[in-house]
Amino acid sequence: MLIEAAAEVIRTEGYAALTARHLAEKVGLKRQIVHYYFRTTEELLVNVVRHFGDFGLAHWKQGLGQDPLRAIWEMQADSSATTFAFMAMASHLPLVRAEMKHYMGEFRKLQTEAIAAYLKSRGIQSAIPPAAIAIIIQSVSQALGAESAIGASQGHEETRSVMEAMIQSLATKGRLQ
Amino acid sequence: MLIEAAAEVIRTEGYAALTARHLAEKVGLKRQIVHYYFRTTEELLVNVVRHFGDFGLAHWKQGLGQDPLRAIWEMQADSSATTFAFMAMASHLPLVRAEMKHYMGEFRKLQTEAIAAYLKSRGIQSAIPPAAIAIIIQSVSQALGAESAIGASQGHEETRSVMEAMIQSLATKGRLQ
DNA sequence: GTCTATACTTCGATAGAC
DNA sequence: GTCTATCGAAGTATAGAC
Repeated sequence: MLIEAAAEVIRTEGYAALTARHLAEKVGLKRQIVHYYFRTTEELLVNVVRHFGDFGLAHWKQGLGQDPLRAIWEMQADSSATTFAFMAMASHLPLVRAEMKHYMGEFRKLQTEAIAAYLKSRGIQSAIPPAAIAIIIQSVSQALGAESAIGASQGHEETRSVMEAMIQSLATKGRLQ
Repeated sequence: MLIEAAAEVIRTEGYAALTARHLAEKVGLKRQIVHYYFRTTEELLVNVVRHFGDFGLAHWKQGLGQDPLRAIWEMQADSSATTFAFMAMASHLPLVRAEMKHYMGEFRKLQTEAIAAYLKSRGIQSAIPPAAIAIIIQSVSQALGAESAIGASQGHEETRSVMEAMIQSLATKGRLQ
């Protein structure tokens, strides 16, 4: 319950707002309870990352199967926001960074393998390495999400069109265009 | 001096670490001095964004001229980190968000115009709208930077190769490949 | 497992001397 | 413009009762 609430706070208010007091309020308990379960705040954060990392891995494991290119491209906005917030934390908290590095590696591995299998199953010889495909699609998807979150969506429509054409092209011809 | 120091703190330690105390320490003064110049912390943050926004705009204005595609692609790591940290702040602080939205719009406009002019000067009819080119190149560049910052660089080499080929292709043929 | 009580630190912000 | 002094609020964390 604490972990779920913590992730919610991080995603919606930023990790600067994640304090024992605020968190306990969310679950209707006293703030000391946080220290009962997690001695320090960083320990809590590490567990939050682990929880969502494991959840995300399980989720991707089945979600990537059908059409990994689209699955990465259409990553849910709140997943994207959570990842963004976690990255921001990871930049400054060593223990969180180590966890994020681990999960990012696993995600990328899953994505890469799924794309490779997908292309192979369609009999496509791709000119672009699967890992690069994963990174490019995910990068643009997340950037659009992050910009939208602050209300800046200049050029987004055109970009979406280009990316969808690119995905279509990759899925049928194995190259960008 | 305070604004410069504040940006430094935000970039290297995260905006959660930006307190009057910490900031004053950096410039060798007492913490109350921060409130003398900026009544509230958010007011300080807004000014930090404005300072770097204006600086960035001036910088891009001349930096984009020669070869805007490469200029966006090779955005300095610390500029990228600053932007990332500012975006994280903007997600949760309304006044900062408004500023970031403004500057993002201006940046994008500059980039788009520079790319359009660049392609035109080379006599290239681009199949991809300049705004989409800007977004895609910048998205991947920043994502690679963010991932590198936490030590995850799986697939980065391949991605760099693909992107450089893509940039080359856009600059010579106006399409992705 | 959750509470009360407590200690100590740090934070934002203001008032007023120089 | 920078300092000292001060406030109340919020932060982390621990100890101990139930």
